[in-house]
Amino acid sequence: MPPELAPRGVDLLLRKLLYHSLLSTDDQDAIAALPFTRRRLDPGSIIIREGERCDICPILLSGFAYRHKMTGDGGRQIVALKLPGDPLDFQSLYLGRADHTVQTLTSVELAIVPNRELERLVMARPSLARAVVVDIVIEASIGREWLLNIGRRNALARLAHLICEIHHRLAISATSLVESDLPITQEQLADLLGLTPVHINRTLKELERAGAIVRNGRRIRIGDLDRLCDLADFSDLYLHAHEAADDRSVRRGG
Amino acid sequence: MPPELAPRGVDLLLRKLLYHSLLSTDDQDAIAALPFTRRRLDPGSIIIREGERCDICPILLSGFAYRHKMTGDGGRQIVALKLPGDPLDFQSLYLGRADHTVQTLTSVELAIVPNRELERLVMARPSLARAVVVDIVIEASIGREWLLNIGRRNALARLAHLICEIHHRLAISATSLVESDLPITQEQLADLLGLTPVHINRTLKELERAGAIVRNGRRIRIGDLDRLCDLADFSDLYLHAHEAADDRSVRRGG
DNA sequence: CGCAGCATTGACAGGGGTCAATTGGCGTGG
DNA sequence: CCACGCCAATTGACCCCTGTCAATGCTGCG
Repeated sequence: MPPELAPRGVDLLLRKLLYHSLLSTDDQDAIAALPFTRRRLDPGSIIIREGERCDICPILLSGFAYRHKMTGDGGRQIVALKLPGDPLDFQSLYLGRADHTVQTLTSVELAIVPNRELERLVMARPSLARAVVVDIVIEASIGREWLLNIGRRNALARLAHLICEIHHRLAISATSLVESDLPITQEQLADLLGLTPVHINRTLKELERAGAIVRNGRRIRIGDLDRLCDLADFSDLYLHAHEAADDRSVRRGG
Repeated sequence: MPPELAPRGVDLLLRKLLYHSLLSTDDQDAIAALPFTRRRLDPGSIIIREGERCDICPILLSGFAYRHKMTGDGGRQIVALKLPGDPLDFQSLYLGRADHTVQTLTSVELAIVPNRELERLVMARPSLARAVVVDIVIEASIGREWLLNIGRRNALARLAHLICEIHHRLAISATSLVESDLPITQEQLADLLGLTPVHINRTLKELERAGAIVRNGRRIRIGDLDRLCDLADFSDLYLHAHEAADDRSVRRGG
């Protein structure tokens, strides 16, 4: 089992925040000292329900999760995908009622930190408060790219783009999963991309024919990343993956 | 000329922030004392360019603006619409490079606050820091609703939904504009909704036939708000318009 | 009064949706 | 170890919503 599947605690959160923000060892210790409870959940479990208040901050230690919304007539759209290491709902530190539902996609392991504790921490440490907001604005940036993706790209590019994004994001906080299969059904891909399951199926076949992905039964994996990025019109600017590094060079006067 | 078109300074920002957050008169004075320069811009002016750094915080005093992104082959998607009173880019307080372009839609008047000043303010006043982040997460929430709108609603509902949203948002910070015409071309509506100008035209005609909107030449205005909300499957939960009020009653123990 | 840009319209095409039947994978229980 | 059942995946036929292209009309402005 890769280390990401058996994390020591909120360390994964630490790793994710560190990737985007510069934190002192003191800050890092403060995060590592956060009290939390661990919980396992089955696929499809609802973690936060639309319209309700939420006073805990769940952090994804292993497995995938997502935010989704539904139209009045039952259409479902996944509006954010959460990977190992991702905090699931920093937003509830700032807003009372959830405007969407958060649900597990695979079986997951969570670290649950009380909002109260997290609030205490960010009140005391401005650099951590900043790291939390950086995580929030990067998620917003990803949402904007999804708008472009769903609004202006055809099914092939849309699907390729999503797979590229997952690959790049796993490379940040769950490196050992980068080469593994996607644990996502075609129906979930459809909800992620604003398409239908049937059309996802046709498009997966096309991506396979193009050599961009490899499939084996229900398993999907990247075959040729360059080809995939090419088909997807993919640029990783919106992931802001190198923000912290940029900051470092700026502060050095580079 | 309605008062929103001739504001006294950053007061509109104040009004917007106050709507969502509880601020002491002390905080309010601090905002009112922010140094800023005023600038007028023509329609189509670029305020922030994708990929560049930004060290100012523009606040929209009058007029409309938007964020947009483009695909490699020229497809354009507007990913956020900004109305009078809206801060245009709090995000640049937290991220180095803009992941999108910010541009004026109409002729606008801006109040430009140096990020440095804003940073000083929010460092000194946690309640203002919080108000800034609340604005950021509400914009993110709007983005998620747009994902649902573009991903899962047909052209008629999509367009109706956008018009409903503009109406509700104007009611927050630019009340005098609620009853006025929309200053948006059909091409811009297309970029907002992931459709083509031609189809926007057909859909506007359909909305008019349904009695939901009234058109006069290039002018569009709401005819029957209830009908429009109905066609749009609209619920205002995602605007978090009553957060502050909710908080108040919670703190009162209500 | 003429231009430029936006709006409108029609004909046509195609991407993606819908429906329905079939196949295949896989966990469960006998 | 096999049979069963369930759910995901696959496939084909068909259709419709929306895109595309191109011509024409309108409107505000210099």
